[in-house]
Amino acid sequence: MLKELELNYAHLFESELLKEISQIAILKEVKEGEELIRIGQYLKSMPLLVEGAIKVLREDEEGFELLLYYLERGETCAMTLSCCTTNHKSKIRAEAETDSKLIMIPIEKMDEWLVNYKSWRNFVFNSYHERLNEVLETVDNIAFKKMDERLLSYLKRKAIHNNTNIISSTHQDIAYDLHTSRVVVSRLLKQLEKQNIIKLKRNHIEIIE
Amino acid sequence: MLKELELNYAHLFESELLKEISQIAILKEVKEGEELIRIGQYLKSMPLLVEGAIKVLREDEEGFELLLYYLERGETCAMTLSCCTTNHKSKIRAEAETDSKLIMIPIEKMDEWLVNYKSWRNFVFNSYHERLNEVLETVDNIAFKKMDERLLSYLKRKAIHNNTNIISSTHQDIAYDLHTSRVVVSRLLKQLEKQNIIKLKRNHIEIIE
DNA sequence: TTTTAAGCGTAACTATTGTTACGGATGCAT
DNA sequence: ATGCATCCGTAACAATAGTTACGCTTAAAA
Repeated sequence: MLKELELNYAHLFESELLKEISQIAILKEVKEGEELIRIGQYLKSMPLLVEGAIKVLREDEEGFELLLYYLERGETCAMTLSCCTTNHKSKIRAEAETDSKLIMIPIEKMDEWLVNYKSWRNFVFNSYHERLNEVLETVDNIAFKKMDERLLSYLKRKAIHNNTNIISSTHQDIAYDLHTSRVVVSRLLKQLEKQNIIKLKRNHIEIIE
Repeated sequence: MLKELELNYAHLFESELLKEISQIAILKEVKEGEELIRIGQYLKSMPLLVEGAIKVLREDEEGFELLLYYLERGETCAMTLSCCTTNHKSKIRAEAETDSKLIMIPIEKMDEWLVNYKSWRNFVFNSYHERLNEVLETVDNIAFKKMDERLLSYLKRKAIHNNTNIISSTHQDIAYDLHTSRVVVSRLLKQLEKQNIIKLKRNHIEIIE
């Protein structure tokens, strides 16, 4: 695990902290689609992502959902951090977007490291900053943009985080993430195809550069 | 200032920290409507609110805006914190909702206090937690609810933070905060009046209990 | 008092999004 | 190959939200 850590976090943490982490943390591997965090769950450890991508979603009482953001290697979930340190239930859902590897850090160490390692403080605050900004961008999207723009930026974001121009999703999948209906997605995708921005296939969508 | 501090933050901070704050911080008073933070501004100090209420808004490139949340006494703006510690430009706008008093803490102390005071760490993390959750509630509103619901919850929130059942806003003001048009607001307000939930007057709205 | 500007109500219309319904295409299981 | 379920395209319609336009009311300014 020390190797995984060094590969992704050496530029962020002192070697001493890296050693501490590797002594106490647990490596966790998850398959694509696997659920990592459920709404209402209490969280006891925070994840450092070393491989793959995690999608983080908001859900309302009726089970409708909305994609908030993706996590990439070298990042952690500030929401989890927030729930851990304040001992509140999770208000988001997280699942593996692709096969992923995570380093799980028990929450007890957090406070200690905050005191002892400046790099840890920086990391934690940067995480909050990044996550806040991502959520704000989500706000921008749903508040200021129309569905066609939202759809296109969704496809592009997804392409980046999956590292491919082929989006392997059904229209229904997309509709869930954007909180709209399948018919609307199909309609707007068709428009994008006519504008030569994407190509539609069964079960996947190709983004044209 | 020590008095103001003790009144609002004694239950949060050790007396030693209170003393430190009062030695270095500056008391700032703002009038209703005064702008505290502009988009793009670099921030050098973080505010502790001791009196009044601050409204925090998001703005897009075209100048459209959307209300994110209010700050109350005993709270700080995690966005500001975030921008301070990571030295990024502000991506939000803040203005006084009512006449307010703030204690401005220069950012240099932040890191030091994080190391030395557990109560400061708790305060900072609680602030992040609260602000994240407020933004998420805003996401819920715009993603999952229709304009009539949003309008009503806007009125109720505003009533709470202004501590009165009389909302002194024009329909246009409300339209800006919700990022919709004046006509839509007037239309929906009229509906609410017919349902006996509010009473409409010129320049203000009364919420019926 | 008269004038002016801001605030509000309403109608008529458009645009966007959501819903229902149905049929064809595709791929998988038997 | 046949049957079956999922996926997708499309039409028709409904609901919601945004736009334009205009006139009345009210408060403040001249």
